[in-house]
Amino acid sequence: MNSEELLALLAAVGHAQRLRIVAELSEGRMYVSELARRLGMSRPLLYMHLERLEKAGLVASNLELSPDGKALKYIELAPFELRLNVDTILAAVREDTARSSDPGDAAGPAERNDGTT
Amino acid sequence: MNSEELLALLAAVGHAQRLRIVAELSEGRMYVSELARRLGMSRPLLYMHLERLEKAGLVASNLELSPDGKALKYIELAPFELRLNVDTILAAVREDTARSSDPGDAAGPAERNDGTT
DNA sequence: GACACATGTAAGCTCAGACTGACACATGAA
DNA sequence: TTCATGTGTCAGTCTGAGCTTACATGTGTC
Repeated sequence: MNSEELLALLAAVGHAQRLRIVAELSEGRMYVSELARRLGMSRPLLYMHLERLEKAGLVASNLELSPDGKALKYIELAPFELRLNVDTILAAVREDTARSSDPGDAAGPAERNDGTT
Repeated sequence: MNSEELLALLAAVGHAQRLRIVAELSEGRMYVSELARRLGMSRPLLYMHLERLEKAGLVASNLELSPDGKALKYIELAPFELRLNVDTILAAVREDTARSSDPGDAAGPAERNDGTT
């Protein structure tokens, strides 16, 4: 995970409304309007937050049809786990600099696959 | 940890420059001007970021005198560890709502879907 | 005194993110 | 046909974080 991905994740979670969204969704999947009602927030705003959460991979959406025939967009929480400490950050930043400014690693073949730190 | 503290921590870390600051400081303590030089960022800007990091408890500062007699403000990384997942977020949000809207735990534990893993 | 190097802060600009209000469109029920 | 309830998106406003430039102040050295 490079710093860009790490930042996307942190930015996605790092907002009061989005914390509430995640907390609300922890009770189970629900569709957008229902979620907006529960949280007391406008749909356009909720859409924006959901978009961020979805881009970061924290939620998944699925469009379904209710028995009434109405289209309902169900939002579901995706499991995630990030251990946030100095090592995680250091690894992310190192991954950037290795790619952008110092691609030729002096010692040995530059296998980007190994990772495993 | 309530959501405010959680957000402060996430916001503190959730910025590219601050990730770089943390990464740089992982090599050891150093004073502000030196750090600014290494990161290629202006001191006022670095001050702002350091202030955020310090408020979140991620770094600590200490004003010292060099052998020359110059005042040097040394910045040191504070150890931290946060497991970021649904449970952490849920706990933080619950702590808020419990304090603000539902101080008295009414009618028993009311654990809907604890699933304590 | 002039210079280099350090801390510390204030004023002001810019811009992305957060948010609101209003639209278009579809469906089932009255 | 009208209403209620969905989805989906756009235009526009506004606030605050991020950033720069510029200061004031202190020290040791030339």
